[in-house]
Amino acid sequence: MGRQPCCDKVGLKRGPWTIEEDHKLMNFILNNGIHCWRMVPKLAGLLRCGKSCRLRWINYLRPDLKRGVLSEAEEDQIIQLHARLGNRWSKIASHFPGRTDNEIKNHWHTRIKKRLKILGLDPVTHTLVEQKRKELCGSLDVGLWLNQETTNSNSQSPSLSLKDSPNPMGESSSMKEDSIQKWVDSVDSMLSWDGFNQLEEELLFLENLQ
DNA sequence: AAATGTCACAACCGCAGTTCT
DNA sequence: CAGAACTGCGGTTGTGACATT
Repeated sequence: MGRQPCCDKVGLKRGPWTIEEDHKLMNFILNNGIHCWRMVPKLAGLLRCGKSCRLRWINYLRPDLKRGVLSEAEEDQIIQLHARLGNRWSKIASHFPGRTDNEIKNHWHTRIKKRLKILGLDPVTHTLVEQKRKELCGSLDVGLWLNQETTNSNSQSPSLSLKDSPNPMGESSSMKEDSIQKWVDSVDSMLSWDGFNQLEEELLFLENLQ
């Protein structure tokens, strides 16, 4: 019943492909096309399993492959797609003709994840991590304080902490903290790569509310 | 110059969904 | 319809190249 096994794995070669193996596989597929991966290694004279041949062809030998490093624009697009699709690398790769899912997956793990971490974003959820959230709260305090400084023409020395700072607007510090927390939460819920670039606009929006 | 650490990428493994007998 | 094989996908590992100590 059923079909024959894909490969018995006995006597099959593993590890990196040699140039001769590449030539054999490429010549066979270019001359015959792909009908059944299980038969490919036998007919091409390779001691590999069909799965290995398929992977080698898709990730390395395909003539339409686009080699070379991904551009920053491509990286940004990957981040946006990842925020939408998650780890569905093949879906993400389908937006980049000539790129493979393996290539994009590798690039994500080696470069983009680091880039996001540096910016204080969680690579999985694409939201701000706690430390960055605190940093931004701190910078927001400075922004609010400087704004107050300009509106009141007051020459007091600025304070970096909202809790410790005077309150010239007559608003309780807990209320202000609450509004900041709401802002941070709203950023968390909407933040994507684009969203991070909109932080300045969010700050202006908050300032206008006062 | 040697040892060690880090990075980038190719390849393998296991699983799930699909196809075939 | 059941069960086995096939295919494709995502996670993980292995390894060579390069950088740092």
